[in-house]
Amino acid sequence: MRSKGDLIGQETGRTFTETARRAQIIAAAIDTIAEVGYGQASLARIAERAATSKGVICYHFDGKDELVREVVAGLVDGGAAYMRPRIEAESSGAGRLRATIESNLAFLRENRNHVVAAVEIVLNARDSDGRRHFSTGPGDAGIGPLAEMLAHHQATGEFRADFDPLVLAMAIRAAIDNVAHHLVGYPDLDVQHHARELADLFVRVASAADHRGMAVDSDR
Amino acid sequence: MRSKGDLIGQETGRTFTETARRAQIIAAAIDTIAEVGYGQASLARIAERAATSKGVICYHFDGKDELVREVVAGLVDGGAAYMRPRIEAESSGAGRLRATIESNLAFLRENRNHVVAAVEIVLNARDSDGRRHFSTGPGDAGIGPLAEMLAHHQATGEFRADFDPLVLAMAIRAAIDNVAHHLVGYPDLDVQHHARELADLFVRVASAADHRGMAVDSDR
Amino acid sequence: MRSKGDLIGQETGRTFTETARRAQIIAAAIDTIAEVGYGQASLARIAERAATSKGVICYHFDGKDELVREVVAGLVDGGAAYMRPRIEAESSGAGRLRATIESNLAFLRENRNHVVAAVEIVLNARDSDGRRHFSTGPGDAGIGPLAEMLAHHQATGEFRADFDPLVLAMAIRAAIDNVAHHLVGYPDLDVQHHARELADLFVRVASAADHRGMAVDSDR
Amino acid sequence: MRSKGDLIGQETGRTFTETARRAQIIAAAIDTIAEVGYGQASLARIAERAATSKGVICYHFDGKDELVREVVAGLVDGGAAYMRPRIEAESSGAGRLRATIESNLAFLRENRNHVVAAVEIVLNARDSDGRRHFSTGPGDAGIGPLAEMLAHHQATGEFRADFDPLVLAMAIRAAIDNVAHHLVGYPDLDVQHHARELADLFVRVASAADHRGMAVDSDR
DNA sequence: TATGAATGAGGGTTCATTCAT
DNA sequence: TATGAATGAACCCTCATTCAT
Repeated sequence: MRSKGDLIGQETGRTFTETARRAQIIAAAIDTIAEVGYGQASLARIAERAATSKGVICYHFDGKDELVREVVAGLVDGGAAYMRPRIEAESSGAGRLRATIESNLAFLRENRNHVVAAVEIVLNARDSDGRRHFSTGPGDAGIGPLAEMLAHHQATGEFRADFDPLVLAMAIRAAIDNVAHHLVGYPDLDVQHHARELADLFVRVASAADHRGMAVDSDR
Repeated sequence: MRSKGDLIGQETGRTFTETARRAQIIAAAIDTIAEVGYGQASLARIAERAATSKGVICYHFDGKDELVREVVAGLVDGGAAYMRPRIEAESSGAGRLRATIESNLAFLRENRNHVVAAVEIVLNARDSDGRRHFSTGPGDAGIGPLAEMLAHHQATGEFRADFDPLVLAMAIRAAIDNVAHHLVGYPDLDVQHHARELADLFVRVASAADHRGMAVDSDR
Repeated sequence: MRSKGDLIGQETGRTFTETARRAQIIAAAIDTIAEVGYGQASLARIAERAATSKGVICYHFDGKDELVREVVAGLVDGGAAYMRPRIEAESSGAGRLRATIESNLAFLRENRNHVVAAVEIVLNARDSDGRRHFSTGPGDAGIGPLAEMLAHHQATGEFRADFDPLVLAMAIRAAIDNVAHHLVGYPDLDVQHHARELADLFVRVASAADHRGMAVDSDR
Repeated sequence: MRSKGDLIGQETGRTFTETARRAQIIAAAIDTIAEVGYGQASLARIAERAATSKGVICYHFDGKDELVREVVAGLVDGGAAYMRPRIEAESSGAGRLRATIESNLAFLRENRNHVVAAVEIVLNARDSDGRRHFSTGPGDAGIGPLAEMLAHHQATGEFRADFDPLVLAMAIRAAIDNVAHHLVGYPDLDVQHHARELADLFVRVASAADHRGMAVDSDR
């Protein structure tokens, strides 16, 4: 049961069966958390959906915490793999910002439950003393690099200099996660529409250029 | 802080002692939830902080659900009372939007734990089937009126016509709640700074007028 | 609060108001127990129906046990007062037996909830160690005198000599109480019909006389 | 002793260990209920007698209700298996009625606590609204078939035509259950004596034949 | 006297985890 | 290795009763 820091594709020493079992349990956890929320997603409920028992989960995962970490790690990895090339394909600040928002929400559209579950976990998971398992601070993967990117294009002059890149990054992150959050109660929410609207909004607000409406409309 | 939609000053049939006790317990609940999160805020923990027992809480509140509803209702009432006059004092769209964001965050600064607790509750409270107790949909008090206000000033021409007011309203709401959320792990976060930055951002992004930077800067 | 052994009409030292309050609470207890059963009839539920609080009940009744004893005592007194003259008006064994059964069930018909509640209590009330509060043994008011009456008319020769009067008395008692018991789930049950049928059955089975059908039919 | 109407010998998917544990817990429940009554038979008390914990009981039985249902179901199954051949061995109405009563009480003698517990449960178990879990109506297994049998032999002319078979069936059922009920406070009660007496009484009361004393006496 | 407030034990149930096999 | 069994603490809530006023 050596699971710490394992990455996909790395040598893990796991048998094929074990890998499959873990994947199946993770999938059950994702669906359960997405459906009933983190607080109600007990091992029993997850096990039921995975058609196993709690014992099996604890055998494969050394506790609920590790299972939950795997869900988040899997999402972070998958999300990064999906988004990074789309973002790096752009060179302008506007392009990168738009790509960040739109690829993030496109990923959400294609991995709805996984993203919803991860958001649930990150917002709620705490130890018995109430300390958060996942801090979502300025150094977070979803905020830090984004803030740096904004600051970089402030320096190049493409973005306005009069906003705090950290504040904007946090607002963008919050707006994106918020879409995932609403998806639970409103499954018919048009993610693509939100993606375009949010990209328009945040690109416009960051850009220094006048004639802002034009630039935005031109590349659609 | 009354349980059935009573308005302040109305006859509630409650004793002075009971009112005091309820307030004390609610305060303990707020602090507990703000500190350890909704999931870890058991009646026992709340009772401990209130220096009583679970029995007393259940005597005054007929269940955890009512206590939690009171926390949220108290915040909604208090928040509305704080924000409404500040918003209504403005007539322009920009003024109203700025007042909305800034008064909301000013209220947060002055009622940190209460707001944090309410956000925790609204995001997490669910019944045993996983259904949310508090839906945060388009009709929500925090989103619906804001979206209507945005749409109104789109109609007057003060705000751009090319954004979806609902999407923007949700983004604003998310950005505000997100500040409360971050406050837990980062108590030194400068709420006032975020307030001004967010107000600038969202006013600018909504406004139709050119020379936007000027307008924004001028009223600071 | 001197309530031990008080009998109706005796000097109790109670004010008029107190007597009225007790009666009101007893009535609430009767209806509650008859409706939801002894086990679910908590002081809170009884207080709710009586439009008071638990404290009031405990003030007037020195505990749940006394309240429950009063319910039973009231029924025993009332039942005896109702039945005794009707039984004593008869001189034959058949007449007395028939009067016992029919007046008992007539009383039930007129005091449905009270009888049902008393039966619930007698069958279920126990202290915390599981010992019954009301034993329904051979010396019980409902069995002992009846068995003696049966034995008496066995001695006179009116009743057959070959049955155990205690066994028959218990069977009669059980059949009567059983009607009260069924009344809960089947409120439309025809008590009068059961009364006549049971009287016929038990008079016939006890009587020594041949031509039994005739005797039974003739006095209806 | 299976939970979902399984028949003996069917595949239940239960382990040997689980079956044994369930049986042990059921036995403890039976003894506890028989001793202290349904109302006082908490899971803690049952667990104590079974030398386990409440957790174990809830692990095996998914709630107190299922445990209690199993106790009743086990008794119904066992009682039917015991009584049916004894009843069906008889062809006359008198024989069948006598066999019903005597085998029922013989079964009681041999399964005292189980029967007492089941009677306790059926009379008392209710949900939180006060509705009985086990209705003891005309369609009940203990009343319906018996009433039909009585009616059948009324039609053949062996039994008198002038009694209501449902009333008599209910009286018989009540008399039998009553013996179980008395057994609690009076453990030395002679069940066999009651069995013979009750059989005599009810056979005699139902039979059309004259010379009734003779017939009854002759087969003892 | 009369009652709202408090008590604290105990109710049934769920939980994440560990253990024996 | 893989799993059913067990654990015991914690969950929210209800209870009959007592107390201070």
